[in-house]
Amino acid sequence: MPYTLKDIAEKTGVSVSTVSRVLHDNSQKYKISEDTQAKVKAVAKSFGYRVNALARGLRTQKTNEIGVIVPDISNPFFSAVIKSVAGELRKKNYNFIVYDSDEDISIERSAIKSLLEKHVDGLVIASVGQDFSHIQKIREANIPFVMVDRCFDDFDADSVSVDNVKGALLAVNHLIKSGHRRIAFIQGLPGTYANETRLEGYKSALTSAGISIDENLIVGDDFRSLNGYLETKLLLKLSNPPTAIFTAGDLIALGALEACRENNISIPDDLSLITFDDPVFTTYLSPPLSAVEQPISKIAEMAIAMLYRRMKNPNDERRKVLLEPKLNVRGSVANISTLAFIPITNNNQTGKEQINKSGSA
Amino acid sequence: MPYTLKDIAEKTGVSVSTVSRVLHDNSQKYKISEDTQAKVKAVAKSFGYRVNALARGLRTQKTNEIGVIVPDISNPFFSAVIKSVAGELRKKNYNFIVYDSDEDISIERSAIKSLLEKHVDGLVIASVGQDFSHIQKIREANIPFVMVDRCFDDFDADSVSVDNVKGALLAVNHLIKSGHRRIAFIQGLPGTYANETRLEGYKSALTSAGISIDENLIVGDDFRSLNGYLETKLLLKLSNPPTAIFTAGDLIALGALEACRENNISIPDDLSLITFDDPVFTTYLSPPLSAVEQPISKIAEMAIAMLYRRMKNPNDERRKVLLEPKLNVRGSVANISTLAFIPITNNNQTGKEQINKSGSA
DNA sequence: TACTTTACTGCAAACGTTTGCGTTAAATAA
DNA sequence: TTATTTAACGCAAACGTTTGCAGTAAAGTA
Repeated sequence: MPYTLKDIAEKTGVSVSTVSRVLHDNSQKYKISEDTQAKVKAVAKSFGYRVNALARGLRTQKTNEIGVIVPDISNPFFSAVIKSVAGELRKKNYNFIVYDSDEDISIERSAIKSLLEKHVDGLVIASVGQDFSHIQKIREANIPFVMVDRCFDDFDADSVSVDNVKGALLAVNHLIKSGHRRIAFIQGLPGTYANETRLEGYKSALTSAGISIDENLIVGDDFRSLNGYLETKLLLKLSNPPTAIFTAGDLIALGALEACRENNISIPDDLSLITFDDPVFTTYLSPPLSAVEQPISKIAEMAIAMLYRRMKNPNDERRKVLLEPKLNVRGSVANISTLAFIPITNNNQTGKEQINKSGSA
Repeated sequence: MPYTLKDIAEKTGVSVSTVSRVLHDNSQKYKISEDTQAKVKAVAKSFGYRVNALARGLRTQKTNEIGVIVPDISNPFFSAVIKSVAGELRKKNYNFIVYDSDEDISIERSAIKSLLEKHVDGLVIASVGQDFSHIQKIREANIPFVMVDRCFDDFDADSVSVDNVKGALLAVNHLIKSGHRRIAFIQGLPGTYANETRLEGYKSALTSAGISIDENLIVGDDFRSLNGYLETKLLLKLSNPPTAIFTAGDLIALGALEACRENNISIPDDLSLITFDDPVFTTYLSPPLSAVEQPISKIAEMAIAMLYRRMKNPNDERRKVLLEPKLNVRGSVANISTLAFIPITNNNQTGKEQINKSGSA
């Protein structure tokens, strides 16, 4: 039973329309007198009037809300994306609604359903799956959307992500230059865009270096830390174990670290480790983790910018944008090219090959 | 221009009411014949009908949505809380809308305004501020809410948080037992519930141990990592620096670690460190960080449970619930009680004093 | 036969806005 | 004076639902 325009109208003796116009900045367009404006505003204030967004949305067919769906809100990468998106949207006076699909496509499906029912004005999606039939529905519903981080090669949609292939190339090439030849890759969820592209970069780096691909060194099946933990344990059991591991995501790397710690494997002395993603705490790890950094705030800004264009011009050509990754060389990769044992401190010499190309492609 | 009940009604030749009843499980109550049911459902499916949540909410005065407001979505603690809350709500078929107030009370204020305008059915708030006038408005609007993590002593509201005083006591007592007497406290945002209660625990631990409180050792002013970094640098400059630091939150601890690394201060040999909060990566830090863990999923479950009770019984007595913290002793605190230098491995002896009382109070 | 129940469906109001159009009275123009 | 503009506001429809209340025809009961 909040106060409504009608209540204010009755109290002030003007019509509902007039109250509406006063309260929502159409006073000059409809030339409402200063007198009534003051009267209406006073009553509205004393009533603590708040517009009913449902009624307004119903009438105007516009909600001023953007829906955001991510696979895992507790993943530092996605929470950083959300944070940036939130900032961008706030600037433009949009609200947003976040859904966590929990890496589950059926939850993602129902999240999309909910958001469409709510009639959001736009959608930002980091999709979990290999299947995009539910994404199609968004297009059919005629609501603008943009995909981030995870997109589909064979689905024509606005999307923005880091250049995963290049990122993986940077990481694996760094390992190769440091003398590694047996390099394992712990995957994320197979079939997802992020995973397949990173895998592609991994393979491509190896083959260009003339290293044959050993399928036994490509393991794992999701982006969580437990996956990294288990697969690392298994890799260490191999008769001919890898000298380096490249993990597809930060949580996987954490799991790998845990496994190493438990097995008394010292990084980088016994095993080198490098990972995709570069959350805030990598530098505090022991040792600081070498990692491929994604330009998170650029991704968010670009996503919102593209969403805006799409909202303005629904029929523009659709674009897939790739942003440049950056390799941060720290202390978790040993140079084994010349000697078996090299003091850790020497490692910093490789710091000079740090690559820093930021900017968009 | 999505399809509406009216479209379906026209296509099938029945009334809008009938369509509504068929499509939303009131068929048996209104005894709709199997025939019409089938007909309506078929057409609805072929149209890809989706209910308009705005219209429904307007009509029923119920949105099935819960609003959630946190100060910083990228803080691992809060993203974990959100994740748990999301799971709980999903079980009960509620949707939820997250807002990030960015530790800014004016954003928090406008978030509350938005959520009230949207007519959410309930609210979960981790408030940033010292002021609760805007929270009062939620009560005036008569919508159920519960405060988590950060609540107000002098504001009677449902709330659930960890027992901060006890948590701080656990941490500081552990330091004291390890022989420390000069113990610094790097605060979070002064005036907030979390900070003041942790400060209280800190002081209380010192005084019970007969250690006088040195105001020079109580520093800092927010929960971010930069704060920890700066204050640690300053503490190290003191003519009589502390032997141990207790930080009010995980990000502060990260900042402290960074400062120590830069100054070549070895933890725990040169300085002991212990912190409130225990995010997933503490165990991978160098050294693994001793920390006070909050029962995050219990907090979330309890919050939602309380919210439910409040929604059922709006006039129940209000409760403030405190959950038990847990001290996780790891490797970042040195025992200096007997000797100046003790091998790190000895430290694990203190492991037996690990306290693990879970459950609610 | 007459009356009551039952199965099934429709009418229409209501939720709180926004907005095109119309209306009135005063001001201005011719 | 009359015609036209302008300032200020109200009417009423529309957005898409839900739901209490009627209403009708058939079936059951006495």
